Amino acid sequence: MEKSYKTKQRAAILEYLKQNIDNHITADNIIEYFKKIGSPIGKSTVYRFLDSLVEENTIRKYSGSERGEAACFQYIEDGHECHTHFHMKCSKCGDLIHLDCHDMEELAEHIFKEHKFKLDICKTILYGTCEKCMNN
Amino acid sequence: MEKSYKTKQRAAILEYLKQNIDNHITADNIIEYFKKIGSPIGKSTVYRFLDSLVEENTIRKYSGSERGEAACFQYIEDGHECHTHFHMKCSKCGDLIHLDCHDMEELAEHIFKEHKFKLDICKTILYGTCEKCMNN
DNA sequence: TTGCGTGCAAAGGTTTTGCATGGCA
DNA sequence: TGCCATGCAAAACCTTTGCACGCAA
Repeated sequence: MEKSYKTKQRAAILEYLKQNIDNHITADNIIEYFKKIGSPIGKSTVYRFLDSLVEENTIRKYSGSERGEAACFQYIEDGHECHTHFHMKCSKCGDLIHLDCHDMEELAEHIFKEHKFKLDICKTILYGTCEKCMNN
Repeated sequence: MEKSYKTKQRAAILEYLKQNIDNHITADNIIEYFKKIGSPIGKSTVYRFLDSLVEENTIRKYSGSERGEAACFQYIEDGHECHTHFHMKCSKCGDLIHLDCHDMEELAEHIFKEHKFKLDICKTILYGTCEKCMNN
C-alpha cells in the first residue's frame, strides 16, 4: 500500500462520486461541477485521483465506445461490486442499465468452460437499444 | 444513396482491408502501410473513407477501450456479418476472438424478451483474459 | 520537515474540420 | 464542366506529463 494524504479535493471528489452512484460521470463532469460551485479543481488532480481510485477498486471505469467519447466513472457500492452483473448501455440515449440476471453468471461460466475465456464482467458493456428508445 | 466516385485511394484502402480480413487494423496502420509502399494517403482521406464504409456497413468499427487506444476496423465478409456472434477481446494481449456459439443468440433473445433491451451484437465486445494469457 | 498533492501550462495521441486543389464522370 | 475526393495544416478532443509550489502528517 502506498502512502496518501487526505486533502479537501480528494474528499470532495469522492463525495461527489458517492452522491452520483447511479450515474456514470466523466472527469469533465467533476471539473465542471466544482467550477460551478466556486471551488475549481485542476484537471490533473481529477484525472490522477480517478486513476488511483480505479487502481484500488473504489470506482469503476468505463471507457467510451464512441469516437472521442470521454471515459465514465462510477463509485462501487460496498458489497455490490458488480462482479455478477453486466451493464448495458443504450447507444441512443446513453443510459446505463444494470442487468441483474442469473443467466449472465451461467453465461460467464459457459464461456470459461467451453471457450477458454475468462470474462471480466466489470469491464464489459453490452451495447444496444433500450426500451424507451425502441418506442421512439 | 449518395453519389461517390471511384478513386485510386479508395480502391487501395478497400483492398487493404479485404486482405486483412482476419486482423483488426487501425487508421494509422493504413496510413503507415501506404507510406511504406511509396504511395502515401492523407489522414483525412483515410478517416473520411473509413467513416463512409462503416456507414454503409462494409466494415465494422471497434472503438478502443483503453486510454488513447485507436479504433480498429475490419472488413465484413459477404454473408458473414457477425450479427450472430460476439467478439471477445483479451485485455492483456489485445487479441480479438470471434465467439461463434449458438448460446449467444439465445442470450440476445433472452435479454430482449426478459429485459427489454435489443442487443447490438456487432457493437458489443466482451472483455476478459484469453487462454494464452491465463497461462502466463 | 518530508514528500505527496495540486494546478497550471504544455504535450500526447486520435480524430475532425477548413479550404484550396485535384480528378472522376 | 460539375462536384466529389484529396491532402495539408490547424483545430478539437480527452488525457497525460513536467514542474514549481502548497499543504498534510
